[in-house]
Amino acid sequence: MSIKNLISSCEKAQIPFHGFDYLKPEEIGLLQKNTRELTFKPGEILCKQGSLASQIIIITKGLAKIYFESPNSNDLILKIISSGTFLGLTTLNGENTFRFSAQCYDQTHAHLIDSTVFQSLTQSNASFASEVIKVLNFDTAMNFERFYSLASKHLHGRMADILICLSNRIHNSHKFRMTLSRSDLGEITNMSTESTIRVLKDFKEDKIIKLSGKNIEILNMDKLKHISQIG
Amino acid sequence: MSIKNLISSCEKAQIPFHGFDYLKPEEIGLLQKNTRELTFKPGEILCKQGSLASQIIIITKGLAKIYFESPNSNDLILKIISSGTFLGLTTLNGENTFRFSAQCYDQTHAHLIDSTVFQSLTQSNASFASEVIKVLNFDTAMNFERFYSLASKHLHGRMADILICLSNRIHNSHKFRMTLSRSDLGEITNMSTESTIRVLKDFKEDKIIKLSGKNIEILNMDKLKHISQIG
DNA sequence: CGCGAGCTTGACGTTGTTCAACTAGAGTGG
DNA sequence: CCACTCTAGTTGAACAACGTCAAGCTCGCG
Repeated sequence: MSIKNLISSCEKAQIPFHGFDYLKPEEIGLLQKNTRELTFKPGEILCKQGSLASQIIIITKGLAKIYFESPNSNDLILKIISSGTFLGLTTLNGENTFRFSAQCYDQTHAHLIDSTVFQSLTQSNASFASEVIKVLNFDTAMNFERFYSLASKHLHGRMADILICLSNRIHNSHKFRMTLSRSDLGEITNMSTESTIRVLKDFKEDKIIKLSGKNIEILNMDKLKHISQIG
Repeated sequence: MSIKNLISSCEKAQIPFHGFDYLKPEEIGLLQKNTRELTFKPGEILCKQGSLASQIIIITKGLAKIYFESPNSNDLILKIISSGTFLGLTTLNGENTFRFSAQCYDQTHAHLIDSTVFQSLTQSNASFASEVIKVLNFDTAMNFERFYSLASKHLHGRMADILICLSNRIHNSHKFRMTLSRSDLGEITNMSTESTIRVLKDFKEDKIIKLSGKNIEILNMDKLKHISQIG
């Protein structure tokens, strides 16, 4: 795998990761030797909560969910991720166990970097480490947004949030084909499948979205953003 | 202010911060010149959402809340913080605006470090940066726990969580004096004041806690943890 | 043509909020 | 020392939000 390849794949990140730009030639060599490129099929597990995090995973294509597994109640989806996302950064320098699981919705391409190597880079190259801090901070901010959405907003506000996210952050278009089932959507917005359907129906009747099977089009983004704001 | 002072104050952190141990003498000098020690009164604002984050704040004593302000609905408390907590790390290397506010419950002591200086240390000293990454990752894990609690659990589970947190993480005792009002508690657990009171009453009737005015004692921690788990 | 998974709908129960009223204790001023 | 007020705490009843359950529907596929 070429380092160029990895660098360009990271530019599609929610926030671009420029850490690789600061590596010295020998560090790049080390990285190349310890990086693998893999493809995951829909439904496959990228990482499993509780397992040893021996690799940093960088998604370069596809769609997946990060979620908390709980023995007593439903899983909670922490985040929907796509191209450019780093998985496992939170296991650096501390407890090296994944605190969440990740599963693919779509076929997903990923680069896997040996976490010991990645960690050694953060400990020897301050510029690299600074870029990692940048990504972590961006993630934290996004987590807080989602936290706020799920904890404080009602059904319609939460659904508006996820539709806006899918449109802006994942598909980059007001019109897209949903790979997610109603039940998936419900899991993401932390509501029952039935509620998911009822809310989508409301949005449809209010001419905010257009639904035809799996295809969805956002007709009135302003109204959707308003609903997101009032909760 | 002595650097010794700062180091020892950070050992009480939820996770100890060892970054200062890795600084060279001239870096310590730089830090000393750019650190101030302040005391905040109850109710005072430590940092304000939207304002420029020109300083990293390290709490050395006291109790405060970090919260999201929303124009349209209630504030959402992201975290309760006490001695050892870093505030403003999430503004490093990226957007330097506070994405949340923090307000004191108690009298609170804090060290304020110029964030430009702090940031320059992360960019020049990889060991220091690595320790910052460690703290950020620990924070993220804690955020997820709370995220899960608020998004998925019912009233009783959420109250159990916060009581366990106050007991274990803040007061280090099963018996403590609450500085928080019922309404504060409700804000933290994201429920109405009335619900707060009803849940506490239930716990009291089930002999899980003992309440006398502001003093609270956890009588049956096992049962409380069980309630936390089943949600 | 029939089967099954995902989708949809309505009825009903649970959870938690809101509102309004009431209580207790802590100042405060005469 | 006693009303007077103010705030935090408490209680019950009405109401809204949402999940659950059960039934029916649709569409692709063998």
